[in-house]
Amino acid sequence: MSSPSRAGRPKASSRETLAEAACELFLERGYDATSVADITQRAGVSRSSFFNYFSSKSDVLWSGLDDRIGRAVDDLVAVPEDRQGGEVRRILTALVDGFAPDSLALAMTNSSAMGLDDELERDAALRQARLAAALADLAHRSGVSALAADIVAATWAAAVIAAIRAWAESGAGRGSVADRFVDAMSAIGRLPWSAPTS
Amino acid sequence: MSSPSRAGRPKASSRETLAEAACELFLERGYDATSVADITQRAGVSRSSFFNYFSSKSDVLWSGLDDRIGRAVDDLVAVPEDRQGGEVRRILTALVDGFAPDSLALAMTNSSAMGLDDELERDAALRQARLAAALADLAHRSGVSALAADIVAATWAAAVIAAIRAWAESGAGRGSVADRFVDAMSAIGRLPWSAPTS
DNA sequence: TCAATAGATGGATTGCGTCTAAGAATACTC
DNA sequence: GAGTATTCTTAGACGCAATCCATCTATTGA
Repeated sequence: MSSPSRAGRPKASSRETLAEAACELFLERGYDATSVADITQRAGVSRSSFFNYFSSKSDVLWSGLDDRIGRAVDDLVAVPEDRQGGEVRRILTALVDGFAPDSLALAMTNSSAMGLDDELERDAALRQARLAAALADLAHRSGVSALAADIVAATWAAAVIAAIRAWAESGAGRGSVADRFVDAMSAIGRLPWSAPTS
Repeated sequence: MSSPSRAGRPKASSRETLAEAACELFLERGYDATSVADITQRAGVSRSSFFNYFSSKSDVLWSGLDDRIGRAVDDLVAVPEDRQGGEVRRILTALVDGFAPDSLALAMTNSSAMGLDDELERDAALRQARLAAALADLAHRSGVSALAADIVAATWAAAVIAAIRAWAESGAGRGSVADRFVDAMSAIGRLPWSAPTS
């Protein structure tokens, strides 16, 4: 990305150092009981520096996924209106492909120990919504009504997030997120969509 | 609910008074630029009292929907596993039936003026997720896999939120939220679910 | 008159996230 | 080497949301 030796003061603390300290504390005391000051103190840096690496406390857990969602959103807005069929699947597959977030998986599997159940649910919903918004915009540009676009986009976005959750809860060892996403996509075709209607 | 004249000091400020003051200020200065202190000052009460009526600043806009979602969640957990087909539709229809949230509709139609675009998206996602969690739990109890349950639940929850959004954006005058929800439910049956798969 | 109840209030506290001015460590140039 | 631009760190202050508590005020009913 950047030259190994550029001008200026070298970075003293890395994202990894901070994330590691944060996860330790989350496990020890729980998420809410851990302040940003606690994290930076353990990492040996000042509180101010934390926000040079993460935009918020929860970002420690979610930055990996946020980067991937950001790229997917960029890709989605660039899709031409007439060719969204295969493109969406390709972009979402690229999103999950090779994804293995240490911090997030740790948090998901230890969510109750970290007192994170509510927090994770909340934060996951935000990511799902961000992805869904981009998907809905694409569907809407393709001529789908706003109402239908919101709904179908929510389904696809949920497939991504549900795949990550299923992967994390299965131990994060067996299979990849991409495998789970394939399961999710095939599940969409088999679901009883008429159930609530009947 | 409570007797019209019970013991104790009567309420000096109502939710409506506070909500009205809040919406005025949101329109004048924007949501972020309006502090809770500003709202209570205009309403003529102390800042402390605000949290006797609303649990948070955004709750001013969402308390109406939150109440309805809360009731729907209660109903959903009480549904027996073997009879979820018609029950889900009934409960979700009851959720939207007669819903006409002044504050929320105002905020949605004036979201850009209030500087609320991001905020509304965020908050709507949280409500959608709360509803989706209850729906997924029910589906899961009925034998659907966790992965598939998350996905189908997200679709139904999105139908509710999308119906509200569509209703608000159409001027909030023509038709009811329930009408839009009927549209949403029928849209689910007509959507090209195989699109991302092909 | 006197409790009991329900609400209102001021004030303190915690913690997040933002911002700014100052300082420290590095590379590049002469 | 001396100076300079660049990049990062840091201390400190700020505004605000939200919680908590002790105290005060208004009402009902005995």
